[in-house]
Amino acid sequence: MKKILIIDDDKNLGDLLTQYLFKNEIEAHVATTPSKGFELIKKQKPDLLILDVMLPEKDGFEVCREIRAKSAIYGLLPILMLTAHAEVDNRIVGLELGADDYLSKPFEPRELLARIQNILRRYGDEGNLRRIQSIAGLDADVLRREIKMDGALLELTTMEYELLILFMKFPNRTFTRDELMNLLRGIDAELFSRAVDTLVSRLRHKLNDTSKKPRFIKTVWGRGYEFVGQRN
Amino acid sequence: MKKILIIDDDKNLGDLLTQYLFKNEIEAHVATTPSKGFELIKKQKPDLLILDVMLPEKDGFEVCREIRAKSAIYGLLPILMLTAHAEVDNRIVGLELGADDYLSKPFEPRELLARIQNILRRYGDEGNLRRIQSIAGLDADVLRREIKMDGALLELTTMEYELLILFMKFPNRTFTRDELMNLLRGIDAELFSRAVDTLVSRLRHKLNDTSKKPRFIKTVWGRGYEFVGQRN
DNA sequence: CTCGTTTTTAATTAGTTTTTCAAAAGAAAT
DNA sequence: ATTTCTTTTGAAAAACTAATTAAAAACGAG
Repeated sequence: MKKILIIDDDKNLGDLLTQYLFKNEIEAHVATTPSKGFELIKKQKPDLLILDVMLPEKDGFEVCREIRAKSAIYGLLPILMLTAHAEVDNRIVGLELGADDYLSKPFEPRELLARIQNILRRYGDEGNLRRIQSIAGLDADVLRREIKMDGALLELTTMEYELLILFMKFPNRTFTRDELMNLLRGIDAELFSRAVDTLVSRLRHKLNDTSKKPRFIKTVWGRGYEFVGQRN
Repeated sequence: MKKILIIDDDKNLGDLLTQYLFKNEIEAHVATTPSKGFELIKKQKPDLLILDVMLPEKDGFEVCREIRAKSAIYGLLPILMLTAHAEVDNRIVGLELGADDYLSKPFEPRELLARIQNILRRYGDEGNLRRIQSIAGLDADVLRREIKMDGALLELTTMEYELLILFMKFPNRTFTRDELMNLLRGIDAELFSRAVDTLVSRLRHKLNDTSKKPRFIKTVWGRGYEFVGQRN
C-alpha cells in the first residue's frame, strides 16, 4: 500500500482526504506545519508528498525547495502542489522548484486521486523512475536529466540519454532495433535503417564501451541489443 | 482465423478497423469500455488485445495491469497499446506493465496490420496465448526468443534457436535432414549438404549433449535426427 | 540561417552458416 | 570377430550475413 503525506494547515480537509484516499487503498497522513511535515517525511518515508502553498511558518515553495535541496534521500520525493485558484504564475515557480504536478483549490477528490495515481505510476512501483537509478557504475538522476558514470558526468544528447535510461530500466532484456525505434521515437523504423546501430555506437563511445567485451551494451546477434549489469 | 479485441471508446475508429482487418482475414470486435472489454475477453478468448490508453472508467494502463495480474488465463494475452502521439514516456510505462507493442495515434491501418501480424506470428502456430514451451529441462519463451536449460539461459544463434524450437514442438518425431532444411530455410535443400549435421553438432555442443548417450537430440541412423524427451 | 543532433550511406569488421574432409562409428557380410 | 561399406561427426576453411563506425547528408531547434 502506498503512503502519502499531506502538508496542509487545514486539518479538516486533511482528514477528509485521508478517509477518501484510504477507501482507494492509499495510506495518507497529515501534517499541519512544515516542521511536523519534515519529521513525518523522515519517519514514514512517503511515496508522494501533497503540499499546500499556503502554510504557516514558511510557504510551500520554500518547503519544496528545501526538500529538493536535500537530494540525498528525500530530494527526489514526488511532490504535488496545491495552489489557490488562478495562480498560474505560482505553478511556474513550482515547476522551477521541481514540483511534479499541481492542483487548484478547490478540487474534486476524484481529481486528486487521479493525479496521485498518475504520479505514482509514472514514478514507478518503487519510486523507480524518480529515484536515482543506479546500476553497474551508472547513476541516473532523472529529475536533473543527468547520468554519471563512475562519478563523472556524461554529456549525452537527447536520444543517447533516452536510450541509456531505457536500458538501465530494463537490464538484461533484449530489445530489437524495431522496439528501440518504437520506444524512443514513437514512429516506425524504416525496415532497414542503421539509425539504432549508430545511436548505440555513439553511446558506447561515450561510455567507453566496446562491442567485443561490453561492459554495458551487449550486441545480441541477429536480434538486437541488451544492457547487461546487476543492480547495485 | 485469428480473433482480436479492440478496446477503444471511439466507436467509429473501431468499426473502421474491424472492416479493414476483416478484409485481411482477421476477425476483430470492439468494446468501448473496459468493463465490456473484460466481458468480451472471457467470452471470445481473443488472440490479441488492442488497447487505447485513453478510456472511460479507467485508463489503458490500469486495464493492462489488471489483465497481467490475472495471469491464470488472460495474463499472457498479447497487448498492443495505442498511445497519443509524442507520449513516449507512456510507452515505457506500458512496457513496465507488460504491453507487447505500441502504436501512436493517428496511425495507418496498414501499419497496425503489420504490427498485429508480427505479434501473432511470434506466438507460433499452436496455442493463442504466449506459451512457454517446457520439456525435458528446457524452457522456451517464444516471445523473448529465449531458451533456458535447467534454468540457465542458452546463447543460441538464429538457426540453433529455430532448430531447437522445432525439435521441442515435435518431440519424439524423427526428421530427415531434408525435412529440417526445408523447415528451417525454405525450399532450397542442397541434396548433399552437411549443413544440418553441423548445425546439430553445434547445438548439441551448447546443450552439453552427445551423440552417444543423447539427452536431447538422438541420431536416427540412415534417416535423420529426433528430439527425445517427455513433456514436463 | 546556423549549429548541433540524428539519420543515411557505405566500407570495414565481426559473427554465423555452409562446405569440405579426414576420422570415427554403425551396419552388414564374411 | 574381422572386414568392408556406409553414415555420421566435428574441426577448419570458405562463403555469407549482420553489425560497426566514419563520414556525408539531412534534419530541426533556436
